[in-house]
Amino acid sequence: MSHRRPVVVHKNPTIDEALGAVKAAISGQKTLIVAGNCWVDYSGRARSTLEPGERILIVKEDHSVLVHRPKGYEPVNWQPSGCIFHTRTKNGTLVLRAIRRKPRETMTVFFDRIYLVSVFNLIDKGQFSLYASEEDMQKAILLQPSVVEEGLRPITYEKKVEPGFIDVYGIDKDGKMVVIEIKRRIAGKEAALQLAKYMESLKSTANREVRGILVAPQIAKGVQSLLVTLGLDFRRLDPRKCTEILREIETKKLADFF
Amino acid sequence: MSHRRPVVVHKNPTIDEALGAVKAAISGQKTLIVAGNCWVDYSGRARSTLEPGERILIVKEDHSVLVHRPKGYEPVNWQPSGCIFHTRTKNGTLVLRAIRRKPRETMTVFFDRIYLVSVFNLIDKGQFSLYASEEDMQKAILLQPSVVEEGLRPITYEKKVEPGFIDVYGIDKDGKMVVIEIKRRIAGKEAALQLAKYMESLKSTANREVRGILVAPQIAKGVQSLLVTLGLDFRRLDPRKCTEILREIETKKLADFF
DNA sequence: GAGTGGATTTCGCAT
DNA sequence: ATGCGAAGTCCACTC
Repeated sequence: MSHRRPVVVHKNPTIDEALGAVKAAISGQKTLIVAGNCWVDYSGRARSTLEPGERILIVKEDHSVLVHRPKGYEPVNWQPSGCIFHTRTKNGTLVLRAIRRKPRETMTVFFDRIYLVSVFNLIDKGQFSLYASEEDMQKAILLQPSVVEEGLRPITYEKKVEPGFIDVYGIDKDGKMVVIEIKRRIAGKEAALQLAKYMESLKSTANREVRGILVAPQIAKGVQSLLVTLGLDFRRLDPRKCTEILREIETKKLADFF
Repeated sequence: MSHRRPVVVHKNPTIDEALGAVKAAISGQKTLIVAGNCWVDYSGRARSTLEPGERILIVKEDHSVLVHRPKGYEPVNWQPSGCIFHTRTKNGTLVLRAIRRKPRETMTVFFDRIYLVSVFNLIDKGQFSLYASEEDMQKAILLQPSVVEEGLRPITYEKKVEPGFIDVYGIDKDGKMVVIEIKRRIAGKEAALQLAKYMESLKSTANREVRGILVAPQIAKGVQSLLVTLGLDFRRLDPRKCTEILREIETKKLADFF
């Protein structure tokens, strides 16, 4: 039985050697890493140039491309998945052009010195799970409305009104209409203004009083007075608390099932 | 004279070999790439888990970290620059923990198989230049206001009013006050609403009539009617056209100088 | 240190 | 295909 070869490495290859490896990696849908001295042009929605320097180029199997400088979390140049590639050598430089359609964008990388070309055949079926998103907060509020206030009864969520979508919409313990705007981070003035818009829209449509509640882990400095002006309530809620609630409910469900 | 060594490669290293290289790379502020089978936990503003699979880990010299799956433009897990690292082996796995302060966030990567460790000493002084940003559009309008309309005279830019900052503020050929909102992409309803806010704010402050002009390459589908409702003008302007204008002006400046 | 807005944002979901 | 809003958004800039 043949052994799987998850990696091929070319150290300090010639430009032609590198070209062969790059072409093979791209056509074979492998993950490619090239390290060396390069410069980059990009043209599409905007335009950019990057002067020569030593960087890491990554081409993934879905044909997304990244150029990473030795500093910074973000790539300096990139293309999203689905690119079409043209690779060639010219005057002793390796030229890699990644073209995206829709929108039409072109990124061209020129390497004149290459320290390393590695090609990987990576198998990755592992699942990624993220907790404490705004969606988790919404779920927690719908399943356990008392985290917002006692007596709250949600009616719908993602309700469409003119300016957009209301996160949660319901009735409070006194039968008043309630609009809830959820933020998973510190809520700024824009959150308050957005909520006010929804309230006005509902008020004019339903023609009766509406309460607005901003639910977030915190509100920004000047927003307290804005809330008062707009007649909005604020309810502090930690997104991580929401994942706990969801987990508890899930556990209870399982317990009830058995 | 000793030759510079921009790259060190360990192919299919033992876990202990890998640990040594990783520690050396991190403490020496090098760029590190590790390819292998790993799983990842993250906890901080949110929380996430990533099940085992084959991925690429990158630690940069500024101590930012990226975990890249074989697909997708974005890293599945990451930490921004300035992290503090703890690396060790446990039960035959390499454990790398990257901790960020402010906000406190922890990402932990576990490798049980490692195909490649490479360490790079990259030198990158090249400058990156981006053209056709919103800032370029603003500059072009300020330097050549006729791209918006004949007779426009800009007074200030980034003018502070209550709801935020007005991109450009000036006087039109009839002496009317003009507020300009710039978008480098298709302008949606939010751009129109924002502009309307600025207009209202100025109107109430200055106590005279104000025109609002939305400048963008295009407006979204339903926004035309919203513009009419709010009494706003729209002026089509391509960001790339703006970089051309800036280039022309720059050229003319040079010509005038000599 | 916090707030505000832009980004070649990307991505996903709903229309 | 288009529109709309979230994101562990990050980042730069201002106050």
